[in-house]
Amino acid sequence: MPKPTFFRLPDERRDRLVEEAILEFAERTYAEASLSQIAQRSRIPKGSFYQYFEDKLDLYRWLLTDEVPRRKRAFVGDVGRDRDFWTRLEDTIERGMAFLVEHPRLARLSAAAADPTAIIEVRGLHKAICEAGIEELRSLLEQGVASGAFEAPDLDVATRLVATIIGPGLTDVVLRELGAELHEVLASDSLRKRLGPKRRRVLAHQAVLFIRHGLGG
Amino acid sequence: MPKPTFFRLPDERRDRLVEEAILEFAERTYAEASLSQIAQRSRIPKGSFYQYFEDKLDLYRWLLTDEVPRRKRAFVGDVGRDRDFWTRLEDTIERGMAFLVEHPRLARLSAAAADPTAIIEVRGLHKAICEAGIEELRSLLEQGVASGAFEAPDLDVATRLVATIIGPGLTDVVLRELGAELHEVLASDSLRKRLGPKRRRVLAHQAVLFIRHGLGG
DNA sequence: TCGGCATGCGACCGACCAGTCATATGACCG
DNA sequence: CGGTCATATGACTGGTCGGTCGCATGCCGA
Repeated sequence: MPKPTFFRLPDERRDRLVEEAILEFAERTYAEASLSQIAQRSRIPKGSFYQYFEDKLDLYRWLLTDEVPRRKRAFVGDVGRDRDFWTRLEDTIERGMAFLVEHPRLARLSAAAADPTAIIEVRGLHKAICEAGIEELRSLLEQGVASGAFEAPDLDVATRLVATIIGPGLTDVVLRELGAELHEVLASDSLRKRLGPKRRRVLAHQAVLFIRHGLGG
Repeated sequence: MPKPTFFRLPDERRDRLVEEAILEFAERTYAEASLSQIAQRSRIPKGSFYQYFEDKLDLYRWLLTDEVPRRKRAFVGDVGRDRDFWTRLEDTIERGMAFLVEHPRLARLSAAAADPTAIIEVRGLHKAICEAGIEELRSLLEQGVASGAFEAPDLDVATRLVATIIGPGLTDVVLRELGAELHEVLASDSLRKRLGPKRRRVLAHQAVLFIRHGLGG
């Protein structure tokens, strides 16, 4: 958690630091990311940085568990609880793609929880985030079963397979759709024009069809 | 590519270096991995290492494009071409799980191509390996379509979704099945006892059912 | 006006890294 | 024997890193 001083900072200064940190951690792995770079680019002396955060991990953890999820929720909004299960799944997927296209760097950080690393604290952090995501998806799927949308002999296995489809799988598909590398996308602020709402709906629908009926549908 | 000197090395010395390199690159990201560690653990002076390889990347590339695939092919063997498409897919998946269980470190290196990194040369290498894998899977799926096993409106999208299922998705499922973290698995030489051929067949079958019929099957 | 406290700051520290280089070794040849 | 060539070796270089420390600054209430 950031130190109290951080929250007392002038907005402009704090924002500069946060944006540069998001940029750095989106473009590089935790291990590759450099505090010195973040400090330099946000024009905040390293000594000052340590007035705001305990250390590199403290900043990274705050971004992954607080700042990024907050912004993601704000963007994605609530997927209506009143709808049919398959529609909700499709909405979830469409919103996920929208987030990726409109806020690529936040989306990348959001996905960073799947990154491998030898640093044990980071691994623990990543694992906790992954498990939370799995749990959320699992509860959605449980409601799907309850509503009779489908049956699953092993909901754990099903959850994990669906999770990889709507996570890395769809990211892969979207990047191919955009005809761009992840790092090109990260450098761009918005790819609205190249993957608008209509096309996203089509892709989301295809994905749901695949999850629902597989290849043989 | 390794320098000629490398191939003239006494087997024992060469093997020691290769094994320690595989261990290091399996447990750590390319950026995290340390040549100094590899050298120290394989009791080969750093100066000598540079007689065998151009640099760190040269070693990593050789492992990922030559040594590991060679060992993987040797282990996995050929999946019979004469069989039914769905059977071949199931075999492919079962062999993949077997490889993961019997040679966790090689399997991890094999999957490292999906790791993100800011190092441009490594990104190029990883991308090339990923594309080759996608291409291979795509040609399998093409045969599936040709044989009438299924239809796919967009084979590119289908290929990528199937790839993430049988890649990260199944790894995830297997780890859960083993009740272990990836790093615990890497430390173990063989998990034969905890995920034998019979159980692997069951899981592979489930996975194929999911790919074939989705959740709604 | 003064003193104290939160904050700003950048030079600095020790650790580690990838990669180099000068020197040493020893097998083979004339 | 002397000479050459492939190879072995580890101290060393230059650089980056995360993190610290001691001093400077400026706002506060008294």
